[in-house]
Amino acid sequence: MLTIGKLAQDTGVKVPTIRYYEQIGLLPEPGRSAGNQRLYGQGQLERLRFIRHARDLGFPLEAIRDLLSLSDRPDQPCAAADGIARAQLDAVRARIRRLKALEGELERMVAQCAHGTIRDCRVIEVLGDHALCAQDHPAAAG
Amino acid sequence: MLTIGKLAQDTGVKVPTIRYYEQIGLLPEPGRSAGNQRLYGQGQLERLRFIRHARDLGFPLEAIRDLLSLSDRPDQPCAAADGIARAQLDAVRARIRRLKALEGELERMVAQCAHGTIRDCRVIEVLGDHALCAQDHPAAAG
DNA sequence: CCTAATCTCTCTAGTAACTATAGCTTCAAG
DNA sequence: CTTGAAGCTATAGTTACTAGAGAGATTAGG
Ligand SMILES: [Zn+2]
Ligand SMILES: [Zn+2]
Ligand SMILES: [Zn+2]
Ligand SMILES: [Zn+2]
Repeated sequence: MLTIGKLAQDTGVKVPTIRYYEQIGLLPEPGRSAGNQRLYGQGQLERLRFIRHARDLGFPLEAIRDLLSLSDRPDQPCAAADGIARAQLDAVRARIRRLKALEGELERMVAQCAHGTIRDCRVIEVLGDHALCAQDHPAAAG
Repeated sequence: MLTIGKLAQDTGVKVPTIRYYEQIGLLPEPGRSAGNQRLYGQGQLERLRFIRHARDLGFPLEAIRDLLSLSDRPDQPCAAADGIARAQLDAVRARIRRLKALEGELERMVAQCAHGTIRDCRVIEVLGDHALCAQDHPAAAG
């Protein structure tokens, strides 16, 4: 059995984050010691490793919640799990596309600045007027 | 003079967002009509367009706050503004690098799944064990 | 056995950048 | 004059944590 601190060490997830995951129901409530401290077993360790790895790959917690409940039903077809992964892949690709457009505009801005005064700064100028941009770069999360 | 609704239309920034920007001091408090409704002039319109465009390019509000106060001092050298833009460019590039690593892992996961049951699903398997990943993909924001 | 250092406990609040809701007042059109 | 849209304030919710306060538990050394 592991204390919360050991579990944190073994998984790389910080102690308050573990408690937070418990609070939102992503980790089940563990047993407690005589002195009311949380004690975790191997199953919890693996579950938390799964969460950690999925987070590292950018899955939102709600998607992870779904993946975990799927992985509790090993006989079911895996189409739903694959769908979640593909959705995540699409989201990642969309973010890359958007960020590349931003990268291009920022490069142009920085490159065109003559390093004089603010009055003539291309950075300030472009920020004030999207017509000076080479591409459209819609808002969207990023 | 523009009402808040017109200003929202003209800039593409939603009404509650404009009030939020005022609340955090990014937009100065505008004048009011007899009936206590906000009224904006041309200067405010341009300022909000600047904010909107910088947001679209991914600048955080704190950076925008600095850029705005720089742009109020046109005689100053623009090095600080350029520095903020370069920092934003670096941040964007870092996010792209990270997302590309994720994209690669997600592609592999999805491609290797045989579409059987959860028990044999490569997606679930890889999520449970980072050793099955081809690269390291550290946590970090993004 | 006692004490000091380290963990752990609960609870609250704060982060970024908004978005949504509730309940009210004001304005413009017919 | 009435109705519907737009505006007002204030509060709370979003995502995924992180930080802090103040109290109790555990462990290592003496
Ligand atoms: Zn410049
Ligand atoms: Zn632009
Ligand atoms: Zn599968
Ligand atoms: Zn991995």
